[in-house]
Amino acid sequence: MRSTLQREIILNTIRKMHHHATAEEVYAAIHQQHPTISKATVYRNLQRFAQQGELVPLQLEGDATRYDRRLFQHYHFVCRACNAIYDVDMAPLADINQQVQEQFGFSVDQHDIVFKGICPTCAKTPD
Amino acid sequence: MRSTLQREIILNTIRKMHHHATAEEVYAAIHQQHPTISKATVYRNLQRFAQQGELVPLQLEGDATRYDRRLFQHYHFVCRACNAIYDVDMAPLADINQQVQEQFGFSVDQHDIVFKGICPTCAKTPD
DNA sequence: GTGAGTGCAAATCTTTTGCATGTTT
DNA sequence: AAACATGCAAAAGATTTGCACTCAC
Repeated sequence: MRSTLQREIILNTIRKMHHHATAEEVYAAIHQQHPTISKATVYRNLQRFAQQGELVPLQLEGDATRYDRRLFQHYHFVCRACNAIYDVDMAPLADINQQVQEQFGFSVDQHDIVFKGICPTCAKTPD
Repeated sequence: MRSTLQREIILNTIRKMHHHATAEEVYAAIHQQHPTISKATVYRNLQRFAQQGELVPLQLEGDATRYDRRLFQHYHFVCRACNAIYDVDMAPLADINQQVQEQFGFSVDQHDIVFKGICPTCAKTPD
């Protein structure tokens, strides 16, 4: 992958942002400092980084694709009330890939888990 | 929820289709027999059914929302090669909601797991 | 009769693409 | 020079919305 100024800026920007930023959010953040960088370039490169394993794409319901910059295995929690996305840093379930592989014959290399419920903040706030 | 002819047709159609149909697929299937039923009605009602718990929405990467008519808890496997979606009917992990709840303080009522890898069909076929 | 549901078309949102131009190697 | 990357604007795909009309209750 060639090194371009745009790529550097995109990666730097995403590293400064919250986890799980959308392409649109990354573009907006970049656009302030670098108004000539196009949206297409941001979209193209985020996808590219995901392919290279430098970002992990995260698709949740009714929402644009998000890019996670925490590369180690972890899970997510989505609050049904406020839609916030939290990281769930529990110990990864080490054996379930293997288990599915043996039981169903798929060659499994990964799994994602999304928990849903109500986050502490929303639990406290009577809507 | 009022009972309308359109709703009946939509539910009947989705019951005859493969699991994980998209709104577009449901619409196409309906449209042949009932060309007056509009796409908006299909979209609106699929969402509605999902809210009512009669269908489960399933959002996977780079793909339209799918609606799952298998209501009991189960997981999914997505093939990286052909993008096919398989059901994974392993025993649900009964205790991880509780575990996350205790460890992180979220009120968890559900979790989804998506496995990724290569399906048996693609494994056999040298691309 | 009233409010919920529908059909249609237009609007919105997110993402992708064609193409001419500019940059990296 | 060759291959790849960018910017722009247009296109595409999925979904939502406004509104007048219709139907279920």
